[in-house]
Parts: sequence; C-alpha cells; structure tokens
Amino acid sequence: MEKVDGRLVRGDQTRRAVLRRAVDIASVDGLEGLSIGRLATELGISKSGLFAHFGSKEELQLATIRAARRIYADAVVLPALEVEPGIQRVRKLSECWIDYSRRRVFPGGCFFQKVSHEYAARGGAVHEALAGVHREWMELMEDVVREAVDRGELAADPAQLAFDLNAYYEAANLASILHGNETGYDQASRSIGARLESAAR
Amino acid sequence: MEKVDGRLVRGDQTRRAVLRRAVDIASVDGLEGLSIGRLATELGISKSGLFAHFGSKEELQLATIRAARRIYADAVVLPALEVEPGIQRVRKLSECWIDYSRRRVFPGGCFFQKVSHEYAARGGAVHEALAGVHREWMELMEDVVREAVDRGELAADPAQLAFDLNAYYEAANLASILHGNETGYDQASRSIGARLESAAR
DNA sequence: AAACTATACGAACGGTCGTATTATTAGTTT
DNA sequence: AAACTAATAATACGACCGTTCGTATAGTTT
Repeated sequence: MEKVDGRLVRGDQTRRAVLRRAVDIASVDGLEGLSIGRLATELGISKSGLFAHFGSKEELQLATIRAARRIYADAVVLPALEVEPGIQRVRKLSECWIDYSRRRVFPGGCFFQKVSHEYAARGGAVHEALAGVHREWMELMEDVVREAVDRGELAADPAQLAFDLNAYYEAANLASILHGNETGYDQASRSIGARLESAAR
Repeated sequence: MEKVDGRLVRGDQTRRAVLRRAVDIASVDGLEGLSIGRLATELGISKSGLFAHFGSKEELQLATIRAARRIYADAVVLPALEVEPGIQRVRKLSECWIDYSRRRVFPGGCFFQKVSHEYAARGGAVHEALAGVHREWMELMEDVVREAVDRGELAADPAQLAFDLNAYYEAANLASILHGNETGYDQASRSIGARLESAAR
C-alpha cells in the first residue's frame, strides 16, 4: 500500500515530510505547540490535506513520537550497539547521547525530554506512548550496563548506574538549552567519567 | 496601596487567589496551557476582571513564576537553611527536595522543571526569568556544598557535586510523574547517599 | 474508455485564545 | 450624601485552533 516496487508513492512522501518537520517543531514548542495549520503553512500544503493523513491531532502527535523514536535510535542507540558489549559500550552510549544533544539532532535539544515533561502529568495515549519510550530507554541502558557487570568490568547495580547516567544526560541537556552554553556537557562528561571509574574494577 | 493597616484590600486577595491556582495549573499544563479564560472560570470570576490584574498574558506568567519561586523557597530552601552549614545542610537540602517533589507541593511535580523545559528553547522574558531561577538555584546548591567543603566535611568540586545532586532530583521527579510510582525517589535517595558518602572525608 | 482509489484542495464550522473598550459595582474620602 | 477611586464585570474583537465537508486532480485497475 505504501510502496510500489520500491518506489514510494506520493502520499507517503508527504507524510514523511510532515513528520520530519513535526519532530523539529515539537522539540522546540512541544506537541501542543505543534499545530496543524502552522505545519501546513511551513510546508506549503493545505491544512486539510495534511490533516487527512492523520485523522486527528492525537494521531499526528503519536506519529511524531514514533518518528522521533526512529531518529533517536539511529543517533544514539544503533551506534552504541556496534561497539562490543561491556564497559566500552556503556562509554559509547554516553558519548552518543551527549553528542546527540550537543549536535542538536532536534533543534530544541532532546525531543523526548521536552515532550515527556509536557505530558508527564496528563493522561491519554500520548502520555502512555512517552512513558513507554522512557521505560524502553531505561531498560536498554540497564541492559548495556548489565553486560559490563556480567563481564566483570563494572561492579554496580545496573538499574542504579543507569539511573545516574541518564540523570547526567538530562541535566546537561536542559542546562545547555536553558543557558545557551556548553557548561552542562562538560560537567556531565566529568560526572559520567567519575561514576564509571568508581564502578570499574 | 496593597495594604490598609494590615488588612489586605480586595484586589490583592484576588491576585493571590489567582496566582495560587495559576501555579498549580501551570505545573500540570505548563505556562502556555495556563489560559486566562480557564483560570477565571475555575475561580468563578470574570475573564476581564482577572485580566485587568496583569495586563497581559506574559505578565501573568511572570507573576506565576514569582509566586512559584516563593512556594519553592518555603518548601525547599528555608528549611535547609535552618540546619547548621556543612554536610548536614547538604543532606537536609536533598531531603527537602525529594520531599517537595514527593508531597506534590505542586500537583504536576516540580513547577520549575516543568516550565523550564517548556520555555528552554524559546526566547523572551519568560525564558530569561526561568533561566535566572535555575542559575540562582544552582548557585545556592554550590554554596551549600562549598560550606561543607570549607569545613572539611566533603572533598569535592562544589559545582560538580551540585550538578550531580540536582540531576538526581530531577530524574526522580520526572520518573515519578511519568510512571506514577516511587521508584525514582528510592533510586535518587540511594544515589544521593552514595555520592555524598564517597565525597565524605 | 470507464470505474475506482488515493491524494490534495478551499471553504467553512463551532470554539477558545489574548486583548481592548466600556460599564457597573463597591469602598473610601470628603 | 456626594464625589471619587479601585476592582470587577460585560461585551466584543480578530486570530487561530482542530475538524468536517464537498470537490478536483491524478494514478491505477478493469
């Protein structure tokens, strides 16, 4: 339905263009600030035509989350999984995350940190989707840490170390956007290094 | 102008009632989701009457930030400053913060974490105000840590330790709201304890 | 060529937004 | 009691919101 012998059909191209722009907008103005009219204007298409692709605002938001997840996986997760399991992979994951934030893969910094806070205290499908992504991410981090523990390269509770590392990432991301400087990244890098060193055996 | 021999005049009472409600709404739905019409309806007053108190949406938002800052100071900062300077004060500050988040002083969790993310990537007076509060808070944490370092109770770079502690707080706050459980608080408490213990001398 | 489907369009809907203007009420002062 | 002022309300405005509708164009299938 979406592909015709490898070539994308028209509708799917539009959909991709919409979502590519949507994740950028949402990373700055949130999934609520992501309005259909604005999106259509910026892309030079009609509001109704855009709307027809998703059927509702909520569906657009959910599709935007899925699109952001793919970008996040490509930027942060996959490169780390190419490194051998163990402490090297833990380090690589941390480097990738800091780099992902620093390079502004999303112009507003980490997409998920932004919109997770936006929907943290509300109900609904968007909240559930974001809680799911967060859980998934924390479990991945724990797994990566656990591999290093199982190899005897780290002595730590995987969940605890994953919590700490993730906390450093997010604090750095917020500080850098809020103050427009790199101080947070330097502090996070030092904290990550110190934390891993103290857990190394 | 605002007081008549100790008794508040009518207008100031209304203003206080508005802001008390405004901080709660904003902690859940953000400073953008804080709409004048909704606020007026919930308080049973007229939209125009409420509007007249602030003159613009942005002024309402700035006043809401100031009101939240007072509540935050009362809940987190002042109780910690009653404890003697040193590591005990560092511990107390951490306890107060976790308690402040856990008790839901603001129904949506930490007001400032919520709205700081909302305005992190935008310009304007609201952004500046929030960046200022963040800076102020981080400096306070550094000062509290430095007192402990100066007394020889901790061996650490104050800015670095303050960064770490704050990162634990915020990660716990987000996790608890997003998932509706207390796991994050337990993890944060362990991380805080371990971090302080490893820096204790 | 005819029928059908996918995609996009413009126009309009009811609603809510922030804001401005004008009126009404309540409190204080004279 | 009259005059004045501060606080609140009523009403209206234009802009934008998400959504629906009917229609036009293109591409595919029969």
